[in-house]
Amino acid sequence: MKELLDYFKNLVSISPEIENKLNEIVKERNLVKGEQILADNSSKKEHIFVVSGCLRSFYKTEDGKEHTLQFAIKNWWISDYITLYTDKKSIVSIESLTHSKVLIIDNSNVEKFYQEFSQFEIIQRKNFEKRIAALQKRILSLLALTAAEKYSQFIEDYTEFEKIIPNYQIASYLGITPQSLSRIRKERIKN
Amino acid sequence: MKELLDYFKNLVSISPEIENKLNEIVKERNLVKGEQILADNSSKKEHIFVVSGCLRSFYKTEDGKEHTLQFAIKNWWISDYITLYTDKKSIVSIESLTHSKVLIIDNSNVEKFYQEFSQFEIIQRKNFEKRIAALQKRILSLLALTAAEKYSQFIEDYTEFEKIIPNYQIASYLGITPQSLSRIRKERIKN
DNA sequence: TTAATTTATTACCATAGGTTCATATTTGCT
DNA sequence: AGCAAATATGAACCTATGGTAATAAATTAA
Repeated sequence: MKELLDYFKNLVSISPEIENKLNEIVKERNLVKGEQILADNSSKKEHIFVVSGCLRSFYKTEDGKEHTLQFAIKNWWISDYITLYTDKKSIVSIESLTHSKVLIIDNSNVEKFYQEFSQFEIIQRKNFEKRIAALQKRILSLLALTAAEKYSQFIEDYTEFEKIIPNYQIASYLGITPQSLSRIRKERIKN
Repeated sequence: MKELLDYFKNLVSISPEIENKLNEIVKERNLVKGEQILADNSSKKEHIFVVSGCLRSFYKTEDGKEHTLQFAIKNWWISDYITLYTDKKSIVSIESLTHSKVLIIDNSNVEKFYQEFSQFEIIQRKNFEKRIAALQKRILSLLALTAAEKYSQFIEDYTEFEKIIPNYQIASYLGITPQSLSRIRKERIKN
């Protein structure tokens, strides 16, 4: 909880009143490695804030292939935005890659929270702006780059992640197979 | 201008004061087919609202290949989010696919507008929520679908666009070549 | 209406990356 | 430490899609 307060305090001043309200609506949860927090086909509308550890949101196709949407570490938000913000049924799962600690806020509470403390509209709007730019950038990469280029960019942009995340999941984030990533990594060592 | 007011009035009540302010900051512009509104390497931070016609945001690689980020018709917003919301230099261009009419608002004015009329924070936040869900969905498609599947989904989701947009630009949106799209379309007719 | 230009299709070959299957290597557990 | 499970690499082959180039069709301009 303290961590989320610190996160917010970096952005806006927090009154005792707000702090109380936050305490009311935030649920703390510890996750073991591999634990799933949000299963596909659940329709829970939840915002997840990572306190420690690393989480991943992903989509599993019928034939069992996984596609990673997002990784998140300390101070990142991770959620299934399709469930949160559309009426479509969820197809996304979120799991913990390490032992992690997260804070969970139900979306209905978030909505109420906005109404009571309008300054959080601003925080969230700015948060969304950055996220939209990041998503747009990711789409550009998926459209324009080769597998090797996507990997290089990933390494550059997500240095902190590289050590924590298994390669086969990085591959699934880049939209390639683990075997292909292996080939690419081999090439990189040569050059 | 009326069109933007109508758009907003669907979401929130508009006072004469707000209407005046909007009139001040909104620039109207007519575009002919093929006209570029935002060139890559400009760093203009602008929000574009489409009144009529159709626009496209895209990225051009050094070897001249184009990758389409977004199409927008009546009542859609289109912008270069990387320029708007990060410090990175722009690599995205926006052009008109038809004769179009757009409204342009400079981002500095938008920021001021938020401050004066906080209810627009809410509108924008909700607008962003939908956009994020849509972007996440697009990433899923790019990761998980074959070229043929991506095309089918496009046709389904963007029926209105299909008639306006040339196939080679649809291809560039799907991340495939026009030739490849041609093959796919031929297959579809057979089945 | 005709010529010029842009867009779409077709065909044929090339290749990045997928598939399959086997083998290392690493990690976690007791 | 030693075994099992998870992850990574490797090699051989395959396929979806890209590249190139030529032609056809459609759109635009004159």
